[in-house]
Amino acid sequence: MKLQQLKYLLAIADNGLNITAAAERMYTSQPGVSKQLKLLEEELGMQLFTRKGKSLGGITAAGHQVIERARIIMREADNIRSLASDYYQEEEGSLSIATTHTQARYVLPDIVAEFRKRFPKVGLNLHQGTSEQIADMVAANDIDFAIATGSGDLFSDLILVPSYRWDRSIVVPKGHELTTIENKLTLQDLARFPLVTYVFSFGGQSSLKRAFEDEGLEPDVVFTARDADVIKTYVRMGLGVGIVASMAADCADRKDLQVIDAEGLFPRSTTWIGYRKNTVLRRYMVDFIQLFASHIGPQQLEDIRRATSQEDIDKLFDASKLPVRGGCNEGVTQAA
Amino acid sequence: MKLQQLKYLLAIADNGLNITAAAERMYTSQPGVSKQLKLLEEELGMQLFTRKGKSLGGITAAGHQVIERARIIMREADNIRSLASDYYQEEEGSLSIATTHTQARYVLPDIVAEFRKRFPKVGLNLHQGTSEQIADMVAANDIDFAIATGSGDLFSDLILVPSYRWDRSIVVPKGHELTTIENKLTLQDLARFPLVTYVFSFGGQSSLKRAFEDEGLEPDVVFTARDADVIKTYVRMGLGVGIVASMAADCADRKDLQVIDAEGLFPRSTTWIGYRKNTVLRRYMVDFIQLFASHIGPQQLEDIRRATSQEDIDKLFDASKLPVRGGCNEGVTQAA
DNA sequence: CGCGTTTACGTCGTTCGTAACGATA
DNA sequence: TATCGTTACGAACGACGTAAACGCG
Repeated sequence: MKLQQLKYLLAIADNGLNITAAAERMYTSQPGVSKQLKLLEEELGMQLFTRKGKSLGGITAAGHQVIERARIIMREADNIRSLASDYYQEEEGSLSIATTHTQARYVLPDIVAEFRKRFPKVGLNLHQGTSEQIADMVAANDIDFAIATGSGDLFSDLILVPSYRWDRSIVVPKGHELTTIENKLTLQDLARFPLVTYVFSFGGQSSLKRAFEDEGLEPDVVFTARDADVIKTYVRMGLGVGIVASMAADCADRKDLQVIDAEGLFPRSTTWIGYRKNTVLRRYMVDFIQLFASHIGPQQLEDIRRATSQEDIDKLFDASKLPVRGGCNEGVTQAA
Repeated sequence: MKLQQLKYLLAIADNGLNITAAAERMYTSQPGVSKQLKLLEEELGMQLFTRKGKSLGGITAAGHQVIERARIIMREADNIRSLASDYYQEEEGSLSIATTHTQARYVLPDIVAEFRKRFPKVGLNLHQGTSEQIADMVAANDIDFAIATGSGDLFSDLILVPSYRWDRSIVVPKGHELTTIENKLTLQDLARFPLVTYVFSFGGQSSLKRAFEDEGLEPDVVFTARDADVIKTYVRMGLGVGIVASMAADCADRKDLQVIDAEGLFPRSTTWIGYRKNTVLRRYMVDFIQLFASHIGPQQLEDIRRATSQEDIDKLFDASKLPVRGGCNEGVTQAA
């Protein structure tokens, strides 16, 4: 059994049981991969794949088990390489991050800029997608960090580090009726208007909807979008009142939009950064986490490393002590 | 990085940093091992060992981390091989068991006999030792199963499967004063005599001593031994009253000793069988567990596999439902 | 006949063991 | 000088790539 054989095995399994595709992905010849698979099966004395004629038809029951173990082996081999690169003080490498629009557009730019300054030689890959797409990317093993908000149900094999909390902001065209309300803005006020807001990922927070329902209100959501820019566009068109993450209400918008801080109207959301369990974090990865989750220090990461379950980790972080991230601080109308 | 290099690395680490010894253990030449270590260090770009002149002086901090990962890799590689052998319906292999005297002498013989009948081609290695010695053998990785009684503190990296419970028996020379007591035997009765019993492993059950103390009694232990045979020998000599595991009071002893069942006098002890976490159990290993712990079926093992902590496992087994193992059933005087 | 896999074979790099050398206590 | 590790070198092995054959739709 060779590491290379296990690598090929995984490549085949991850490329639709197509040996040719696997070979291309490994930058090697197809017969080589084919032969190594055969040698591995020979050595183990078992079929790892079922054959349809000459092609591979499926994975045998035992094959699944072997693949599972092989993944662990390759992961630990990667970990050893990470340890080595880090030890050698190398600050080269790559960092692939999958995240949602809000983070990519409004939160990460500053962080990425700082990160690039510190680690100019680290190649950064940002991938934007919905929670489901992020989960797929995580499953495909192409991702170092996933950043998202809300439930971690889709990400059971990641360590989720709660990073910051945020509130929502109401955006309306300048001079909108809502801006004339003198008292604290209420959900009742909001419910009188057509609303434009996010389409939430499956399984994600209907926390917004629930907030209305808890007060016996039926919000009139006339449009949902995946990102705040689209929402703001429609708000500008007068389609309705926008509800966006506060981070998305940036100063540039204040020219033609009025932003009302909705802190307290809706429950706060928590955004986390997640990485695969049992992986060694390169030094620059640790730095990135600290940039993103400013309350995390070496001690916290050590505590996380020791934790045995996600619940343990959540317990480590008193939600009320997480940093709260807002948007632009100029010209915000306070709801409270 | 090759599996072989990692294997050599571990061999060096496990042989006192002596490359020559490691090479012998691996049945290969010393220069080969030396070279592979060098190649590995070269590839990783780091020193895994500190050098004292030409000899290896110690393991670097990073080296420890790499070794830890390498162990995982080798363990999973072994697991893959186990899966394969099992899949191929091979019933060859070897099974190394470390256990205490009581188990080896009184409990395992029947089980081993049955096991050998079922799996004549599996090589059996039994190693007897104290709890500490067993823990050492476990740490040295030479052992498939550890069998012992009481606290699992020494065995934190094993899965401990509670297997059966047992009571103690009192052994005295025939016609001893204790045998003339008509009522149920009490601790008070026992405390009147000099006692001969086990020397308990460090951290192990002083449950016997505690039983006396709980009644405000100070037992007069005149002799402690590591095994029941020695105890019985001294009982025969009239040195005192023996307290042994009921399994150790076998029929052959009844010729010249009187055995009094002490069920209820002392708390029941639980004996477990343990195997290393994250290891695949060969089919014959599963069978052995089932022979030893008769209440364990495939479903139980599946439940155990799924459990994430030892507490989870302990919860799976209602102690009151574990089988109770006694000794010889002929001519036992009931204490109750 | 196209797609994908296996077989065949020549080349090249790697591993291994023996033997000789070097360093350390 | 005994012990242990490294260097040197030739033989054997194994991996890889090209080319060709095979099987299946």
